[in-house]
Amino acid sequence: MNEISPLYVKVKNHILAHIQSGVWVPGVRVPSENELVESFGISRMTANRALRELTADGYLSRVPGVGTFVKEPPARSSLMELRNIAEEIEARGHRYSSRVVSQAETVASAALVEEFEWKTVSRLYHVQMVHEENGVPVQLEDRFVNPSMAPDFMRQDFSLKTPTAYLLEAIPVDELEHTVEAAMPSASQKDLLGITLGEPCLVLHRRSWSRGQVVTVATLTYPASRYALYSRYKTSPKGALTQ
Amino acid sequence: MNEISPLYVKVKNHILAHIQSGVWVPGVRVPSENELVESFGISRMTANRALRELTADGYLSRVPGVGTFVKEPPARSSLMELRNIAEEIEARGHRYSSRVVSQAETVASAALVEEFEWKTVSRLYHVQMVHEENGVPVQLEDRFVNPSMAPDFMRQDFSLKTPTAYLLEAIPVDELEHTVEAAMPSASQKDLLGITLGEPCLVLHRRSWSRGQVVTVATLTYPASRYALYSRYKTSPKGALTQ
DNA sequence: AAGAGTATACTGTATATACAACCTTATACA
DNA sequence: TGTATAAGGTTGTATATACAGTATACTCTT
Repeated sequence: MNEISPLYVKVKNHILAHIQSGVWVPGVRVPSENELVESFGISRMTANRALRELTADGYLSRVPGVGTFVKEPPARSSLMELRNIAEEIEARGHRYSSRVVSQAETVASAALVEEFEWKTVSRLYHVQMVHEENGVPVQLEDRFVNPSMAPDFMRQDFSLKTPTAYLLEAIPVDELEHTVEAAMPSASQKDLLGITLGEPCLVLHRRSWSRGQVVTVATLTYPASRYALYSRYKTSPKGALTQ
Repeated sequence: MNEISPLYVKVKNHILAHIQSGVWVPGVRVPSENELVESFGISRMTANRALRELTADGYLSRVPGVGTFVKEPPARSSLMELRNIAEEIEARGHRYSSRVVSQAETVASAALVEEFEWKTVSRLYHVQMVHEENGVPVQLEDRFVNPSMAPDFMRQDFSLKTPTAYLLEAIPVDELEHTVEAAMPSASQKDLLGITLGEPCLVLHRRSWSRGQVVTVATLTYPASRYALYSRYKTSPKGALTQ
């Protein structure tokens, strides 16, 4: 909700907010270009750009001569949904515990500025913690958070509620990016996870967006011997069978 | 190159053709909006739309005051989709090659019978091959196929068409299962991929179903240094924006 | 009552124009 | 020589206008 954002972005956010809050459900007709022209006091080309880009992003579908409508979201399962590891472990009937290694405000490095897609940037919230299943470390979480998107992030106690759980509640995520690679852990990662020297790790790098802005960048490191990522889903119909 | 396609689409196709044919390599500057205006005899807004959409699709990157440039394609593969690695590599403007290590009919082991969910079983088709990008091995494919689902599988020449491409054409897949883990390669895997001793690998295990029957079980091994799996998508709507 | 024609609303595309912000380069000046 | 300024090219945004194509609703005619 930046004051200096372009007009077409304001229109996009206005429509997105109605969709994400559930006010406009799938199938509902959204304002036509001319109606947006009147209500926002903009030109038709600006309204057209907003609707056209939301259509390209899959939020809307347009029919010439009829109107623009909220699109039905397809059954989407993912290799990796945004799930809370604490619930995941407890769903297996195991004991979840965690240890916060560090929680501080930091200065963004050049690489992080790049990842956060910022022009001018200063601070970032940073949390590093270890998640354990039955007392054994299974995930090392290294997370940076955009302060302007989650101003209260640093006041949380992450031994009670994981950063994922907090962010899921606080901010509606509308886009996700995942990169998965294999890597040998660094010395400090090896120590924090309590693994032996030659053991490889699965590294899941995740970025999430809300309303076009990067909310958080997380690097999740799993010891290969203790974790694998799993997904199963139907391609054609609805029901997603992610487990 | 349809005659009746809109102007901005023609401009997009013109630029895409230069990128995909390798005439314009990553980093090269593409024509500015004003240059496109002159060479195509169009208005600047039309040129702007073409360049803006190609940028949104990840093909270009733009710098105000400087110009528009061909973007470096990331060496990563989609997690969600069933994609043909040959097309994937060629889409990056690189050279695809492959080597079939073995192609034979085998007797199913107990573990494979389990994976194929069979009660009574005898034979399986088996293919092992190496996929290369610019002559460097990037994926080791180890695939078993249900003969009753793809009876002509063994008569294919997989140096011409990958097993994935053949199966995609021959059989409609309606369910997918993925498991991703990190592992150290075996000695033979290490040799086939041409990697050094301590290098970990990303192992993607995939099963696909058609009409309730397992079609194929594939184990895809990627050297950690040469490949990462990637996915990006909107959470509420739309098909995956994977590239 | 049925069909044809018309009016209207909506999207899709294209142009011309304008201004702002940004970057590079050349020029003038101290 | 170093610095400030100006000029020009580049992208980003916004407007006003125009015309074409499509779907729906209405009216008139038969």
